[in-house]
Amino acid sequence: MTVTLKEVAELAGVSRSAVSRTFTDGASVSDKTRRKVEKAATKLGYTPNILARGLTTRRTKLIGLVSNNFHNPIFLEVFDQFTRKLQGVGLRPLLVNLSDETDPEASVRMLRQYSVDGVVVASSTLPPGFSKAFKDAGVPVVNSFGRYSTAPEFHVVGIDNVECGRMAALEFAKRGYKHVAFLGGPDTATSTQDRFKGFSGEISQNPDMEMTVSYAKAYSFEAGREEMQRLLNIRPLAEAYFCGDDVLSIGVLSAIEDAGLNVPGDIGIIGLNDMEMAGWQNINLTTIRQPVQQIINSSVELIVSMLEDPARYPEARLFPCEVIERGTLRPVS
Amino acid sequence: MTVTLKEVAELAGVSRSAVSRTFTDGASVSDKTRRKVEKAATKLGYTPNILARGLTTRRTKLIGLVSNNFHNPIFLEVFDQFTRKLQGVGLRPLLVNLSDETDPEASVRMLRQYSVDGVVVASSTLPPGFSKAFKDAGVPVVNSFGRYSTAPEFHVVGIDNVECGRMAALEFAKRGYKHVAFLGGPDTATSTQDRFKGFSGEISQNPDMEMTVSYAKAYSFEAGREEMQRLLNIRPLAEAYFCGDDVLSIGVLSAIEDAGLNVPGDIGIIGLNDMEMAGWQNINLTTIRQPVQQIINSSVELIVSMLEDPARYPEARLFPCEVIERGTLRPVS
DNA sequence: TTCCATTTTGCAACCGGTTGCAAAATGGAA
DNA sequence: TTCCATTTTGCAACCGGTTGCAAAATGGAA
Repeated sequence: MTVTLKEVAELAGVSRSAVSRTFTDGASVSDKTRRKVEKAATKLGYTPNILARGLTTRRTKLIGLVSNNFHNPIFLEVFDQFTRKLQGVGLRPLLVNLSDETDPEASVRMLRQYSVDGVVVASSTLPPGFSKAFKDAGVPVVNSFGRYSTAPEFHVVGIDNVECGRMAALEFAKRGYKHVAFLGGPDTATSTQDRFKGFSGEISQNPDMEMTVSYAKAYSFEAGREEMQRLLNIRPLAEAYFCGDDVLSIGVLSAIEDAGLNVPGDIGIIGLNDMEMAGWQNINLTTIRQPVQQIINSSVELIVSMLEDPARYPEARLFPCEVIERGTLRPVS
Repeated sequence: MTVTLKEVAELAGVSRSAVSRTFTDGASVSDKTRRKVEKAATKLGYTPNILARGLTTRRTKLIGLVSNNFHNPIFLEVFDQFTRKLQGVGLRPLLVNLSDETDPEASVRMLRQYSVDGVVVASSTLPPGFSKAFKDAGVPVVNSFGRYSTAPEFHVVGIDNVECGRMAALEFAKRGYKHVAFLGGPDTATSTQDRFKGFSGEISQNPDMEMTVSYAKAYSFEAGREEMQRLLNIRPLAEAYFCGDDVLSIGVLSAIEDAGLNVPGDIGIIGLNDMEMAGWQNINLTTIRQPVQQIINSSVELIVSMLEDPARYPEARLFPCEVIERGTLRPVS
């Protein structure tokens, strides 16, 4: 069925080594035998078995792409970018959906069984111990969208969530909002915690501003809507809400709309991510843009460099965010 | 670094075969040696290398998950379900993003290099020749969300798009719409063609109904919005539109809203898919539900059965759709 | 033509597993 | 205890590749 090295060697009248060598870069083969081999190979439709090769080279070109965010639309963009970039450098993503199992050990074991060359953990909600487990197992790992640390134990690529919180606060101050609110994602997520830290820190600098705080159960439409519905029953209402992320913001917007209130007239909203939907004209969400593409480019770059140097010193790479002004905050006065 | 069979055998004081046998189901090992092996294995943290095993067993448990729909939110649900179900039966998805390369041969070659056990082609827009290429290469393939055929050359699991078109038409008739429109996805997609066939066929049965037809450039928000903006400049307007899918419908809704018209008061809309967003309260789209979960369950079931019997006779599995009534069509009078 | 440095080649062992087969071990029955 | 059918075990070959090493081939220079 599937044609092997041996058959090509026989047809070309050379040794198996010769065939192997014409298919490995930089190996020593004369033009003459290379031509013979190539001719035989194309005739038989031969293509080397990467997994068999991997047995001796210890390179499978397989990268574990691990995530638990299969419900947030931004992750479709993330998967799109990751698969493209990885394919672009000849790597293949083995997708792992962590929504079911929470045991990091099981994933580590599984991915080692497949001798992946490296792992990308793409999540802002997984505990840091998760990426650590790969590192401890000797598997190159980069944690994308993870928490920044000044002494990272493994590679982290993402944004400075503390700074993002600060940006939201400054944006509110600039527009003269006095009573503002932090409406975070789940308070167990490090991203939520960091954003809160930056936000509250900045607000507390401002003696004439006050802040209320609450958390939605997830980074999701339903959770945002639910939490906002609850908040709408409590007076006084805040003038502006910094929401956990865009999809949560959209849930919040829908609750506000149902309550007959107007955005940005009655209430201001700022999200985070700038996913595609945020720009849809019927949503038109003012938000803080997370540079997904740069984060992913950089993550792939890092994982590639770790293939060459697995002991590469862990690094935290942070990308700046920017406010994308659309229609859910009142103008700067 | 990574511990192998041999080391376990040495520690346990048995042959390599014995170790291998304790890790393969149904192999003949006495309880005594099994215990010895297991003890040694856990002590060393041994776990068999699936890829090395695959060399002789010809089973890698790798499944190519091939798609080109990385921009339609419904596919996040699709990827979520597929990865879960595959993991559930011990298979691992190797994700292939076809957005860049269009050459089926390249993908076939690549996936054969990784000796995948099978391939799921998840797309309603890829040409049928694509799945065929895998079949011809001897790789078990199922085409999910593909076009139904009475004489399928490979396994197809999906919906009857002709019937869906008919359902939309009947729904319009039931609600007394007279001038209706088909606003399809790209007219090169077989799904679009089939839906048109069913829709127009049913409308033509109804002498007092008339129909206009147009196509958006893609199954996307922007394409739907753009096409609707164009249509809004042409009089007379249709009373109700059957849109290519949900995300396209949302674009259409946003164009209508911008034009100051009301849904369902001025214009009725019905979509297709029933993706999560369709149920969001600020969208509340009446749509035809495609049973994604059943389609995926069935696809995984089929691929599993093909692993046992690769020559399994090709089958087309169709799942019924149903209208989900929300707020974008006027009530039945 | 001879010599020698350099390039190319094939052999054989290896990567980490599985498996058919023959030999060894086991465990009742007589 | 002996015998024999059944179960368990290890050897050795294999899956489809790569690679170090020594031998063979090549190709100038003298």
